[in-house]
Amino acid sequence: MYYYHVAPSRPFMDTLTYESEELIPIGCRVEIPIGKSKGFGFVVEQQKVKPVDFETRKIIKVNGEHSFFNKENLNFYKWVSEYYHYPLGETLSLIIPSFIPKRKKTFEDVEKTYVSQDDPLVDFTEEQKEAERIILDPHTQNTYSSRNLLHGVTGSGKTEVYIEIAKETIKNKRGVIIIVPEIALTPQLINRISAHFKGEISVIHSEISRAKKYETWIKLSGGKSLLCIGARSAIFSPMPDIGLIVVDEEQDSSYKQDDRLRYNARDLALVLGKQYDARVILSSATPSVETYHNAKEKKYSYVTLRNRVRGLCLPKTIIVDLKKADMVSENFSTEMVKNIKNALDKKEQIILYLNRRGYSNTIICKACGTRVSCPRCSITLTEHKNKKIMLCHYCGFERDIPNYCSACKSHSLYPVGSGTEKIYEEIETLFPEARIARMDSDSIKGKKSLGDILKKIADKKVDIIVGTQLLGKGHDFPEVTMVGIINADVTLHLPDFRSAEKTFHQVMQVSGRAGRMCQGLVVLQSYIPEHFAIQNAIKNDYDGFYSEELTNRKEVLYPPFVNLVDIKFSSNSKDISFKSAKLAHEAIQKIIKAKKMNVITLGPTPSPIPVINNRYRHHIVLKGKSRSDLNSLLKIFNQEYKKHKSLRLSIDVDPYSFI
DNA sequence: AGCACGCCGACT
DNA sequence: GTCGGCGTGCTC
Repeated sequence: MYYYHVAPSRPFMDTLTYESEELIPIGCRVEIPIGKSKGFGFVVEQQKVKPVDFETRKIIKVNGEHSFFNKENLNFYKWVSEYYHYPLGETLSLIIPSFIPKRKKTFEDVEKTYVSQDDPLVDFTEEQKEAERIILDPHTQNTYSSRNLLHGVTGSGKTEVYIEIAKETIKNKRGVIIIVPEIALTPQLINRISAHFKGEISVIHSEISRAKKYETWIKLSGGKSLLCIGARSAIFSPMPDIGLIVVDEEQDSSYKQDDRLRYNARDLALVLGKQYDARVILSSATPSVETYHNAKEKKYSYVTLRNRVRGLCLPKTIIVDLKKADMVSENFSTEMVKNIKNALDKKEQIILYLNRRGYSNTIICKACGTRVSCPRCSITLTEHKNKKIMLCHYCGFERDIPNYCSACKSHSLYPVGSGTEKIYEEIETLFPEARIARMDSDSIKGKKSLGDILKKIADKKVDIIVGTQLLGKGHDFPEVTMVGIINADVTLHLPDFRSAEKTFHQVMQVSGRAGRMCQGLVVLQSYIPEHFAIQNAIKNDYDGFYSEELTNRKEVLYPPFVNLVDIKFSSNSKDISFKSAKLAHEAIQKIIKAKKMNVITLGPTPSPIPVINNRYRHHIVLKGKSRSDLNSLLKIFNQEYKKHKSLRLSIDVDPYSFI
């Protein structure tokens, strides 16, 4: 008889021990009895001796014929589970494909990834050669693994540099993982990369079909594919050996998963690199404050590409102060309109950027001041005029657009806070002859539509592109010469310590879209153009922004000077949510005192949006210099804290959103 | 997460 | 008396 530690897909931190006459490898999915019911779990350890403290029950059956991970992979998954305080069994069932095809399939005939014989010759600049040399040189590297920040402006050829290093890695028969912020960016990366490689190139992200995901996973774990490309979840790729991990646009917040297992794939890349003694390349045109700080502290080697490959130059910028500007319409200044007209006359393409979806933020009654809000959340409803609805961006609640005020019955309702739909409407009125396309998450629902819009733009069937931050993410618009930033302040007022950084990144990124030609122009509208995030972005001064932001972070104690944890509580009873948070806070204080930990607590306070989907929300923020203190604090807390049945508790380590 | 156990109020 | 409310604790 064999005994197995199984991590069940249930919310408990410990594994359970079962018996079986079969020999089952680690990483197999098994069906098990749990209490009165049945469940699934993964085999994580084998044991020969019969446990003495309890009777073991029999494993019902092994699910499928393949193991999903080996011991080495498991070590990483265990680390993830412990660091993010998410149960191992649940962690595994989120990471690993849950669908197992009935039909048996062998993967013996699969061709292993290798560097293509007819590999195109890459014409490297001196700068790119130097970057490659630094990253590959063992003497410039840290002891256990090599961590690199590859910092280079858009168009400086970062991708070519890491493709070369990927080729080196694959020649040495070691695995490569490349992650990008958006699923939509994987096809273009595959296009660029596939000329260099033959054999299996694996793709992992949430839109891959379940059968395909299973197939990919088994190929990767069998060592049949050495190259894995994808979104954040590709970091869990079960390769037997890993030699290189690339995180493209490392500053992007979509590397952070914001529910259940709240991991950050950028941070995990560094952990994984250390475990496998693999190279890690964090690539960015505008690195995050944390990453840049680590590079400055010599924790990563800093590799920079200052010049654009095709000798392109930076755009000229015109700033419009909305406090005193002449306006042609609600959102367009005279200056903005003049320059749009100019570009249109020259038959050039224009991007108009505003980081807000929908038509308006909400509708307000001019008679009594009542705003249209969500009945389930403490937030206003966003007007989506095209779909003729008011929509809650948090719980999805929908209603019709009202024609009178629910409070005072007045008919004087006005939209406030413009979104991309409103910009579209205004620009249509101002330039009725122009061909306009909208590009935001509402207009590109469905797999094909993004490609369709991009093709239209490439074929010059569009003059003006109106869009949100999607525009800034990696897509090339070679014909665009002018970028209009309608309101740079949208992200600046969010209750978030990263709001200045987000604004800086966005202005830098979207401005970069105008820089493809030498006559590039950016017109930026703002109510606070003197703000350092905006000033440094238009001056293209990364260091200027970084040093000022770092001073602010130090003053108010935020990363990189402390590590954060956000503990989120929610319940359909306001009382239970608050009291639970208060009790939890007391328990945490007690642990901090007893263990003499260097941890500060803030709260409990209502969350920035106090009610979502009829659930009341509170949170506690922890700040600590030592990661291990925070980690052991949370471990003790998790074991001791008895939560109320109706309470939902979520621990967010290194949070990006406090909502 | 389920599911059972058990301790208290209220009701044919 | 006993039915059922839900708070508590366990699952190999």
